[in-house]
Amino acid sequence: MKYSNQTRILVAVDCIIFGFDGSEYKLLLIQRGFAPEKEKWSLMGGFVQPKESLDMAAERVLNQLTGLHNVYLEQLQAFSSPERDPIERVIAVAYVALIDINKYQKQINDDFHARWFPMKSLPKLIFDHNDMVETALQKLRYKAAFHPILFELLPEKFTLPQLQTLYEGLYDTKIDKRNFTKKVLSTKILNRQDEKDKSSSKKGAYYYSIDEVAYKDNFQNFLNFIPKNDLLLL
Amino acid sequence: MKYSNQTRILVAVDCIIFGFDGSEYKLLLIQRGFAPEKEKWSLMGGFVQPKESLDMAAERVLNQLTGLHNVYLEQLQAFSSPERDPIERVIAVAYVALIDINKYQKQINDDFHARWFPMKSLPKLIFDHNDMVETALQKLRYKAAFHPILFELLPEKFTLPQLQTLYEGLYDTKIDKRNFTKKVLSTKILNRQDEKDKSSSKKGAYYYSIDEVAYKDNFQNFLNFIPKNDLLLL
DNA sequence: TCAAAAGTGTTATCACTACACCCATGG
DNA sequence: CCATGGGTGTAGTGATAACACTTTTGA
Repeated sequence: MKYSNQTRILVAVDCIIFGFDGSEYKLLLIQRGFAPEKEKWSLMGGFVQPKESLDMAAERVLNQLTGLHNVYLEQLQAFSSPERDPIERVIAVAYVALIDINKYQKQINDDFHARWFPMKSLPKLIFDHNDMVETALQKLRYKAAFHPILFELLPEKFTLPQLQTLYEGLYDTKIDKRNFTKKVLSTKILNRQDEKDKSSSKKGAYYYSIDEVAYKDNFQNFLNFIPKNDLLLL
Repeated sequence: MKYSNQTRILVAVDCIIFGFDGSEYKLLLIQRGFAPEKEKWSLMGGFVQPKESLDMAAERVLNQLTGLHNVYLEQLQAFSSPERDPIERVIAVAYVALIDINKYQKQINDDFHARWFPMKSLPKLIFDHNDMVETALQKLRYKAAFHPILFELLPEKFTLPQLQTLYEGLYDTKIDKRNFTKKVLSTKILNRQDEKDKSSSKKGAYYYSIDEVAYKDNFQNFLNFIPKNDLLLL
């Protein structure tokens, strides 16, 4: 039995994949391999299959491109303008992924001609993908202010200066080093390692890792890193 | 031209319609008029038509039920489990609406047998509608802490005690009257009227209305009313 | 030995919390 | 005249913001 006299619609997922290379935010894009807009830059996407949920579809698509499993992946919102795809109506549900840029190996899937673009110089994307990216960035700014999600962009061990650059990059602002350290460490979310990273200074910066227990306890109740003056909320 | 070899899927919108009657939060539900689950309580919903966006579909559905236009209406998220509807696969995009409960006139559309239920005693709903409501409530708690959206539940003129009850109801907490007044008035979002509401006290409480300009300026940057101890974030 | 980045503490200001009495009025 | 709900101020505490010097070490 089916619902009668109703129009069925193509549904796709599109993944906005953010990375951070130590100094700036990047977005993973592909060169679309089929018409329309063949060869144009695009978000990685795919049609939802009959027996999969949107979450499953997004995971599948993300895995196809990056080879990664268990990455941070969250539904953003549905984009549904009837004319957004010129070929046929497609409702797209956008997903945001945060990945450690170093885990992405170019050779994993080169069919898509994927490339990381700096957020500050994105190409024009097909359809409404630029809007999706803009919406995703706003949501990331909003959410990261209160939830410790930016750690997803870093390797397991990272230094405080790296973390600070991450926050400063997202809000395009400068944070006082002493205040930043105090705030972050007060959450008890970080464990200092004995080891130091000497790649960017002679003295070396201590590595930290996430304390999984404290992380979960604090997830709903993290610090506000948004500079008071220019809150950019969703 | 069409995309070939892809499955098209039914897409619906479902509206989570919140109201506030002066002392408690309510949800507007309908008695479903068709199979499956005929006569069971349900969110108001409808299938997306070929030439309408999801936003348009949600507005249409909301208007059909309430007769209202220009109400606060926001996309919540898509629910997409392949088995959520036993008849046929349907991807549902949930929308949250906040309406002034007094503007809803029962007679506007009685075809749906709509009824306001107190949030504290909701019936079992069809499909995954209870999950949608729970998700919507969490998001409302989260968003209302930082954005002045609860005003949408009140008439144009309202008193501070009413507003306080609204916040206390949402977070199920007691707020000190003096601190609450101070916080709200410090936003400059409210204009005091000369008129008083004497319906609930002999002295009468001043009516306030929204200062549209200050409202827009402050929308992104409102106060945090979540009690520090039990932040319930999304 | 020095350049470059990492690490650390104190003070002032602001926001939040706790708390109690007077006011206005209809009955 | 009094019971009921409405309105208001202050002091203490905790969080945030501003600010500069010392440490380490590879080149």
